[in-house]
Amino acid sequence: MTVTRFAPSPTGYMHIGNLRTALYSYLISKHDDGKFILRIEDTDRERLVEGATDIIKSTLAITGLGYDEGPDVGGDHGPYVQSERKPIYMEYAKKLVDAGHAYYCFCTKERLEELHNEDALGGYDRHCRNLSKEEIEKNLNAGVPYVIRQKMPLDGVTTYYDSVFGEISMNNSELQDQILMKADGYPTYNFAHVIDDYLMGVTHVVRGSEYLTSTPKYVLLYDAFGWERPNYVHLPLLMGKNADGTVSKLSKRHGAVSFQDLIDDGYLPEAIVNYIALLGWCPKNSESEFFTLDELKAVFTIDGVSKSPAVFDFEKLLWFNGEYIHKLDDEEFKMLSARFIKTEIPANINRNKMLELLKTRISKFTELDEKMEFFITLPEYDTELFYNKKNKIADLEVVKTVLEAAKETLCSVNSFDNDSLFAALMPLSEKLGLKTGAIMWCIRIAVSGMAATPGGATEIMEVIGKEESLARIDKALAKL
RNA sequence: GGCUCGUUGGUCAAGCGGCUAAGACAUCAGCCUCUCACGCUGAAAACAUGGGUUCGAUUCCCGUACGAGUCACCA
Repeated sequence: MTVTRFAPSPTGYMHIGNLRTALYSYLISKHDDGKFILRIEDTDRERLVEGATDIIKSTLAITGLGYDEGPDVGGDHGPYVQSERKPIYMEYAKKLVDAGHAYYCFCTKERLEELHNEDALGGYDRHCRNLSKEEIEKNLNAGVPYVIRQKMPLDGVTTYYDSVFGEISMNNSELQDQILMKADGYPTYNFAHVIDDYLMGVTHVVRGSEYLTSTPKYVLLYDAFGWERPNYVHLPLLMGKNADGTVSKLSKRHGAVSFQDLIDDGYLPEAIVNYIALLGWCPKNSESEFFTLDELKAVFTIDGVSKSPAVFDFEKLLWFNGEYIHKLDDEEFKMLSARFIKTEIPANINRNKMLELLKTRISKFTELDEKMEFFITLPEYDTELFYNKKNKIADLEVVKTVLEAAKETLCSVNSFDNDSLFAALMPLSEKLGLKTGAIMWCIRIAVSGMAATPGGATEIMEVIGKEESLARIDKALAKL
């Protein structure tokens, strides 16, 4: 059975690249009806951020990435929070020491810093690699702080196979004797994730490609324990475009890059998921780019994952979001809008009708307030606006005639809905010898004060009501 | 700097030795229309580079350039 996991550190917000890793990891297991595990990697006690785990959980819940095992869900391989598994790691580390694959290191931080100063990229000099048994015992008994390091082979080559990148080989001489257990008794990521992945039965390790070159060290750990290596699936990085045109790893300076930022900015979770699914992965022979999570489960395969980094394109996300919003049914749209509309809406406004007009004309919910403004207050505008080449309106006297006739007609219209209004106004066209477009243009400008509006003249009047419509026409007349 | 990986239009990308090199976003033009949006139609726009291999390379190999990642008691 395919078992994957998402193993974030609770160090802050849910980065969009992280979410994509979670998505792919989820999809890989679910494509095979496998299991998806959530594991919290909180071994760095200094970087812990309170509430971060809740953000992770709620993001997975909102996006629909349900996990079969994890904290608060349980499972046969718990606990699923690394800090609660602390004793396990030391036990395995000692096994490694006994087997000669790891060793105690008593070097002080100061000494390591000095090493660093001499050669910034040199790494550890393996000073404690060959301490005598007696010396180790002595230090241990004296309570000298220690770490446990992995004993790397000094020569040879380590090779592993990655499902996306293929065969990766590293000279063992490149590998540092990395720290497995820290002085505070907690394991490092390098050690903990290997132990946990093995113990939890993870078959596919899915993570960002920043781990591509450290994986040989992990593979060596599996080998040392005599465990079967998992499948590795390294994902291409997500990049952001910088102001100067260059790209770099997607980060805060590229804008809203946490899931919560995007939600707050008016994006729909479905649209976000759909878009990031396509960033670094492409379906085999598919004509559509639209996928629900269930559809993704069905079509997602590792061989569609790309090797090259992908630039996060807010424009395209915005387009996706617009498409998702337009497809919402009216009730849903109204509900979701309510969360974003900050403007007080006066009684004369037909809220439902207004939202209907806006729905197909926004790409994200935060555009709502600005776009609805003119319904509520007539903007200041210049009579210049009435001129219109296409409708051959080059004379304000014509506008005046139209508005006066419209006013008269509108006074006697009782049901101010789009169809009635349109029916009532149509005859003016013949009466005044003008095209419908010309009539409506004049009215729309008068009633909106804007060159471009969501909806036409009659729709706008339906939204703002009879009294306000007539008042706005009067105001226009006064300008002419 | 060493090591590892990558490189198809502005962006996401298909392609897996022979094609007029798909498609989507963005851009531009036209149509539709009560303005806008939607929709429809069309346009412009790409195989980083030099060598091989081959009858034939975007596709395979090597070099170069460029980019990214990594070299922590962070993950």
